[in-house]
Amino acid sequence: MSLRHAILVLLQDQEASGYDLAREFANSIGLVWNATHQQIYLELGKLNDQRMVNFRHVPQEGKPDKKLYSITEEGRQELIRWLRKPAGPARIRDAFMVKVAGGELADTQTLINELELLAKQRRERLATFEALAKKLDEQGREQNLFSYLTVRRGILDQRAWLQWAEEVRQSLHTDLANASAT
Amino acid sequence: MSLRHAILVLLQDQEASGYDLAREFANSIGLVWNATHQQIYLELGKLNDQRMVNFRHVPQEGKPDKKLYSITEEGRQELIRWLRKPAGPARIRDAFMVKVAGGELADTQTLINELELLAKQRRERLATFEALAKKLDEQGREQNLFSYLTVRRGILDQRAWLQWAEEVRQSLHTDLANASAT
DNA sequence: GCTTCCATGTAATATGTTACATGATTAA
DNA sequence: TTAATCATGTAACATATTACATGGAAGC
Repeated sequence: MSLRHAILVLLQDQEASGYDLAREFANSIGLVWNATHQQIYLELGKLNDQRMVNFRHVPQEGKPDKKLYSITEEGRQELIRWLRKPAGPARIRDAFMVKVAGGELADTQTLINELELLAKQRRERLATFEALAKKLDEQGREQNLFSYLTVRRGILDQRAWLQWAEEVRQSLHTDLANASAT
Repeated sequence: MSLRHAILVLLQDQEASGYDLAREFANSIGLVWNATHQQIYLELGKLNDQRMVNFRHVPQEGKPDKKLYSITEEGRQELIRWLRKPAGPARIRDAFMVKVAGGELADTQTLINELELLAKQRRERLATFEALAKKLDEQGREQNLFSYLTVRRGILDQRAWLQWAEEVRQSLHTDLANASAT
């Protein structure tokens, strides 16, 4: 289980609310580990019970109060312990790819539409990551080495996916043309 | 939930035992969806209850008997229904990437070792996929279009990862050199 | 003698998802 | 007025992991 470790990694940089973390899981870090707010609030509760994080209440005007969590020394120790152990294999659940594999039974046009939608999302992500990489690079890579490498992974991943999507797009269009010619 | 759909996709090609499926999940299809044998046997049980698959006993000599499952017409219908619905977003749990993101607290040498291990696995996979792609290509891409596209995804994914790994390797070695120079 | 492959499963536990619940503020 | 953003949570349910269990055959 390493949702807790992903959270601890994020809290290492700065204190954050559950809501903040959920946003980060939906964006940057979400590329490598994802979690919904429900999971995050639950895990923050457990981490707090085990004194790996603590929080302070921050009342706000016009907005609901929030709890800002910070990592504790125990949390940091736990993180270091975990970092020393070999990481388990990456797990993925990519439903779209399962659809492609089962493409014979699928409607080609439906597949193309989904592909375009996903490609759009990937292009947006790519732009975000590229901007971030540029910023980190200007600030000096060495200072942000691990953030930089993480973002680079995001960039290379999006590019590879988009390149593949282009191949698929062409194949599916050819497929459509053949089908209508029949 | 689409473990069932991943299984149905695999059974579309040919009948298979739970054990066969587990192997496929560990290899080819495992790149996009993974599952352990426990999950698979459970799901096959449920699919059988719902008449989406059926099986025949195959006694073997020197080896335990096996159950060969096939997809039924109901199973095929369920698969078609699912293929029409938009796929959920891909979910990933990549512990190694979480480690990289938290790299400041990690031991650089440990990271390098893990990186090399993962790179080795990726290179092996790449070779497997490239061989498969070549074979499919020779048989005629159009005949195996969806298998071909799935394999291409595998290839591009491995290459992108390995390219990234090379960047990381160089950065980490520089990092080590700087640390020892201090 | 030890490990790996074949082949199937159950049980206990841990994780993750979906649905439900609240409520003010701001922008379209 | 409809939706989105901010912010937190609980409960029910579904899915996934880990540990346990069995046992012959083949290879080192």
